[in-house]
Amino acid sequence: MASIHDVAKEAGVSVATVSKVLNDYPDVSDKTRKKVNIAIELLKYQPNVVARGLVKRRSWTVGVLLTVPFTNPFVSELLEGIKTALENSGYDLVRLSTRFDDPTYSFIKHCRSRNVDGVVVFGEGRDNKSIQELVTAEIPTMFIDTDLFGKRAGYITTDNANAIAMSVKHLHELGHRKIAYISGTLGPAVANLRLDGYREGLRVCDIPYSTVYLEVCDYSFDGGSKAARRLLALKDQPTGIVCASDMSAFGAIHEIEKHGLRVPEDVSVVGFDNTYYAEVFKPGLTTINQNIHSIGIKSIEYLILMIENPAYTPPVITEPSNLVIRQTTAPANNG
Amino acid sequence: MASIHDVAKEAGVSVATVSKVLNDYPDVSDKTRKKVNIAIELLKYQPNVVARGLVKRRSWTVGVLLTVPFTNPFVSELLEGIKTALENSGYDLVRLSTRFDDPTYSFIKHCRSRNVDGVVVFGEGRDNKSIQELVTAEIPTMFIDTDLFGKRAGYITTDNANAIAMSVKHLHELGHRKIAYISGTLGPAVANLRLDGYREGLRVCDIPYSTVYLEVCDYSFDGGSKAARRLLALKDQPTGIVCASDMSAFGAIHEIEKHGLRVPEDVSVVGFDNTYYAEVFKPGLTTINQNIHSIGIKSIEYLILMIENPAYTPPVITEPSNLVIRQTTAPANNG
DNA sequence: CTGAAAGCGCTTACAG
DNA sequence: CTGAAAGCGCTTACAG
Repeated sequence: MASIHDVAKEAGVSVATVSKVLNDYPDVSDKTRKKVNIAIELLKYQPNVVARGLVKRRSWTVGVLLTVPFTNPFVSELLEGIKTALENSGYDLVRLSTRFDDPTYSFIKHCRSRNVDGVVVFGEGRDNKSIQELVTAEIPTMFIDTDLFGKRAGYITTDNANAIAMSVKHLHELGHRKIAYISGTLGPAVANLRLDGYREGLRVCDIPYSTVYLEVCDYSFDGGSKAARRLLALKDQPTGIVCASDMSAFGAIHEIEKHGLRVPEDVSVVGFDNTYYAEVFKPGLTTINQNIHSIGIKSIEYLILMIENPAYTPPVITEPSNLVIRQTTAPANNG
Repeated sequence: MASIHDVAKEAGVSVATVSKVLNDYPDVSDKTRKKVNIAIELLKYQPNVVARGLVKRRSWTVGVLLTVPFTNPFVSELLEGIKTALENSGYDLVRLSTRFDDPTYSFIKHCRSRNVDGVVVFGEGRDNKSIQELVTAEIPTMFIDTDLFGKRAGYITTDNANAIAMSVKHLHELGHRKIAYISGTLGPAVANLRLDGYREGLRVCDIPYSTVYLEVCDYSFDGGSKAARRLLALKDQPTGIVCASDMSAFGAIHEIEKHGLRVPEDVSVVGFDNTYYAEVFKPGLTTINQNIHSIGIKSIEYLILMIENPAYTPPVITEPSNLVIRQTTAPANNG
């Protein structure tokens, strides 16, 4: 690999001059600039970002803290958005190999050691100590779905509450009055906000809230299936079920059909996420579409703004969502 | 951030000595070692990998060339394996933001500029020029599913041919004789090998090969669906269909049911991939399980071996697969 | 056993 | 407009 010294020698100038050409300094004569560029071309020279980073105390690298499995469809789409935003930014993505099981491991030290310019965090609870340190250390950070922010840390999430309220209203408009909710595990902001949305939706529709129609599971197919089983066992079965994920909705549908009922004729079901399969499988799942791709893109765009402008105020963003109506919701069967 | 100089000053020794402690050199007295370690502790010092990398011409970083969408389920699982293997290796993963649309872009230069120690490639055709350069440049590389290898480049893939042959034999054992194959787009090694496997399977089962029963699509739900429609339009409908992906199998099943036929009573269907949904959805899909996770792990393990031992001969690996029998295959309806 | 010095590949005041 | 020198945070012969 040719270094800046090789280029300097080839062009017959100093390395300082080569550096100036590389960095588009104006105080270089056209003649010299040309000589240098020819040498660069000739030697197929490419500046070493690592060396440059050492002196600039930058790395043109964005770290990602992601312990959630890559197989999680939300993660996949998020990464797709992140990738898109990164593509022409000059930054590369580094997945930090974290070791939270090792008590001596420090995520911040890791970031500093790698010189990452900023970090995107998804799927860590706000109780994760490393995460807290991140905001006090004032390393540029974008939190996705983790309700944390600070002087150098922004927060972006979906309008969870509003989304679920929309689903409830949709069922209400179809004549449903017995509307159940299969929540995800409560605790994380995302789950709590969605539950709020369920209650708010009912309130707006003048339907009393009852915990009888509230089930909690882990967002999975099996979880949704079991939750639906319990709901169907009620003497007063719900006619509509709102779910906190597409997977739990798929599980619920499976269970409903196992009980000899039909979706949507007997029971309507609404999902959450609008994953690929919601569209592809039949019947198409009525569900909330989160702009995950957009969340991924924005998290990077804002992160880069923060990185490149120390005075930039980190954003707190609630990304809108929308209800995609397909074939799993229909007018209520009986009043 | 404390630097090695701060530690040296704090401990009252030279930076050279601190460096020796850091790198476990034996020629340091216990007393000095202790002083240094205390200073490190005190200052919460963490060596800067980037600076170290500059002198060692290493980065403890593995680059990944991945232009296939993250939403591709194969990619997700692959990354999960890669992540697992990386977790305690001391290496971090860098996704290089490639720009193949830019004619001046060079993937190798990018790798060199970032100082990555090795790279994992998935989803690029062997005709990609950047890829070819990679093997001639002798940068440690593991190719996944791309049939390329060299002095410093290994290749790992699933036993594609054998896998499809297994599916054919499975159907044959169930009494099927009219066995169709819905292939993925031909050209890439993976698709070609699977087609070879179909023909080999038929041969072993003494069933004549006919292009009438061969359909080609793009691995998608829609593609599988359309391919199945054409097969069902034949006067001599197949009773068993082998597919090159789970998604095309799902599409085929959907089409079969739309024709008023039942799976598996009327037509048996076999998928390929054993994605999450193959297990979760009902009826469970009989399919080929690829050890994608294992492929991800091995690609990293071998890559690191290659990186850390210049004499290591890059491996060419065919990872075994296995048939997972669920509910979409059954004895043939009629002889 | 310890440390001064050179060097990895860059950038940036600063002097000329 | 150009270049010598110092420095980013490390490592590694080498001398003592």
